Amino acid sequence: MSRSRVNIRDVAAHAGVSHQTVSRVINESERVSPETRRKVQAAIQELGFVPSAAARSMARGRTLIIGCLSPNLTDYTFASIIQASEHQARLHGYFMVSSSSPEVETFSSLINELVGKRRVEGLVVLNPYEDERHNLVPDQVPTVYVGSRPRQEEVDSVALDDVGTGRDATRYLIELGHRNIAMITGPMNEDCSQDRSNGYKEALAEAGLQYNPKLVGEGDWSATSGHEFFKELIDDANYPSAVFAQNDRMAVGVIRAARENNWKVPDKLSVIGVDDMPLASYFHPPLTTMQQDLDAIGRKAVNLLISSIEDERSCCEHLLIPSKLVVRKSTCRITG
Amino acid sequence: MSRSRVNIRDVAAHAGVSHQTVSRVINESERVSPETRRKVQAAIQELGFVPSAAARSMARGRTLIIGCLSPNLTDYTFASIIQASEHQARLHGYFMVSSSSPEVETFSSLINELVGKRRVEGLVVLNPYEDERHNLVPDQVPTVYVGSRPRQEEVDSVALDDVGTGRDATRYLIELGHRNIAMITGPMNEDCSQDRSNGYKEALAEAGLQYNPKLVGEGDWSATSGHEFFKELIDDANYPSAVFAQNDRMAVGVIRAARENNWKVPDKLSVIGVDDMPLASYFHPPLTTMQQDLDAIGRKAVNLLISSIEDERSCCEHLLIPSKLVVRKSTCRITG
DNA sequence: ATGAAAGCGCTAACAT
DNA sequence: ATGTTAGCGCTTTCAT
Repeated sequence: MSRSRVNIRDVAAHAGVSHQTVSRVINESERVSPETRRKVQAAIQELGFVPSAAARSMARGRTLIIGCLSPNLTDYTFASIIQASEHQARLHGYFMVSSSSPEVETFSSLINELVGKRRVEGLVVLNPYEDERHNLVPDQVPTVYVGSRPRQEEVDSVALDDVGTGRDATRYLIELGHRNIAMITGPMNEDCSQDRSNGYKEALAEAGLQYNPKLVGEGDWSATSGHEFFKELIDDANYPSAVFAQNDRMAVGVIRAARENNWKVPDKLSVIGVDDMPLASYFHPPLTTMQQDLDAIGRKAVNLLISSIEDERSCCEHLLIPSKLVVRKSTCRITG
Repeated sequence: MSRSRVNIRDVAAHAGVSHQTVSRVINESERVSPETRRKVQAAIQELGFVPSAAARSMARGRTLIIGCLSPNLTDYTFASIIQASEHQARLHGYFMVSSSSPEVETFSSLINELVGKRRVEGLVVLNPYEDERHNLVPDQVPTVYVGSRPRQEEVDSVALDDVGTGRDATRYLIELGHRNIAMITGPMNEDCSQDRSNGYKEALAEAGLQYNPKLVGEGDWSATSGHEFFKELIDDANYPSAVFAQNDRMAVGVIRAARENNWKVPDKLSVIGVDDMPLASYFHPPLTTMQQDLDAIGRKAVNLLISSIEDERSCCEHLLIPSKLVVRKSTCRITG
């Protein structure tokens, strides 16, 4: 252990073979006699040899790293997808560099570094349509979009079945007897907000209910925006008996606004969210919500990505992951 | 763009210089005449040359990647520290591979891959004392422990000032007039649980209050464990008027148990948590808590790590980050 | 089944 | 200030 590090030639010398044979052994090539293999493996053990990833990347032109670009790493939905992706990547022998890029400039410089310098072999991009970032993704590099509806571009994608989610949430409220159902959406430039809204409209239509724009507002996913939305709505004469909030945080905001106005939830107002965020069952009342399978989303995104890296599969699968209604206490059958 | 990729020699040929000169230009070496530099840069532009990170790693023996090992990527505290670390790393020109290792076996294989194959130049390890994982960290590699009290090992560390946090939380309850103060801890094998407990005891002692083991229970950070803890406690004749929960999730569990028993919070029971998790202000009642500066923790951890990678600084700084009391509605002055 | 030679794309050491 | 020569540690031909 005097010099910097034992390399493949040290092992070769120690085992009395060529460095090439050592390479064959560590790469589990067939063409090595059991005898030689044994000798080499012994030498590897004795010297504590571990091949250098950089040298291997250099020689093979492959880094075994994928990049994951997300607006942030802290939102529960992002973090869960990232965790599942990372785990799945590792099962396939890849590492994952996850970076947050709240702004498009950050995103751009990340693309330059990761793709330009060939640090990564592929990209998982969360919320590509949040802003103009999708335009910055080079189309030579294998990529999967997560959380977006397929658009003109030819990129694999995985997303929650947002239309289905909006429809099922709204249907559920309708089944409970609600007729006046408000909705607070996410930012309408995001696909999922549009699709959840579309699902809401579908459910309304199939029940023969009128879509009423006055009952619909745009939020920004924050609890505060849910709170504001409902504070304004409450003054309206034709107030709703139920709210479909496009995520749990806004649902919580709505509930707070209702309580501040002495509306009991769910007795006077039913509220349903989307996500099933941590502690959703610990709010007051425990939240009824459409649960996302974030693990499946992350897992499938990476499977898609790796298959496109390794199999040269021709482009464009679009996966939709269904959500699941979780009934708790923030909704109930309409009374009176 | 016919062949695989333009390299430094292509650029050299195009600019009519040696590849070495190109190397000097892209490495911003001084020793290039403005004239030559300009020519080379033009060639780089024209050919769209971007240096390969792998080749550079190979030649320099540096990957500019650091690893971050965390029990998971989804807990709000971990995710926030990871996000801050990753951001800070990037400011220094490093990328970060963040991996979740719920089990020690996963941790072990990650160490082999990341450190053994020299993929990373250093390690940020979150919760190293959660189990035996700290024994698996090789001491040749620059490492920072996050969320642990310095022990025998000589490793840099950054952590919340857990003693101070426990003390301040308890002091605050005492100032409000509470005398019977219960506590639910995290798992007692974790340093931070021990230290927060020590802070609690200190505050009790300085107020001349008796430490009562019957009022103390061990949780696992989950809301459920807080709930269970308080359900049992409630039967006790000598019940408390306040609870110090060592994190917000357990605090929320305690509050639920109290409400189920028709104890009003904060009127009959004050509850304080630690973290200031997302939506802490949206629970019922809004949570009083000791807010962690998770950004500072992540940032300082990476600064420490990079200084130890680059400056060959001799080991062992131990940073403590203070927490901040955030008063909301789950605590109040004792009545009667 | 094994070895020799060449090269991956860059940087570093040593010329000039 | 620039070019030449060697590697970095591995994989990949191509021989044998």
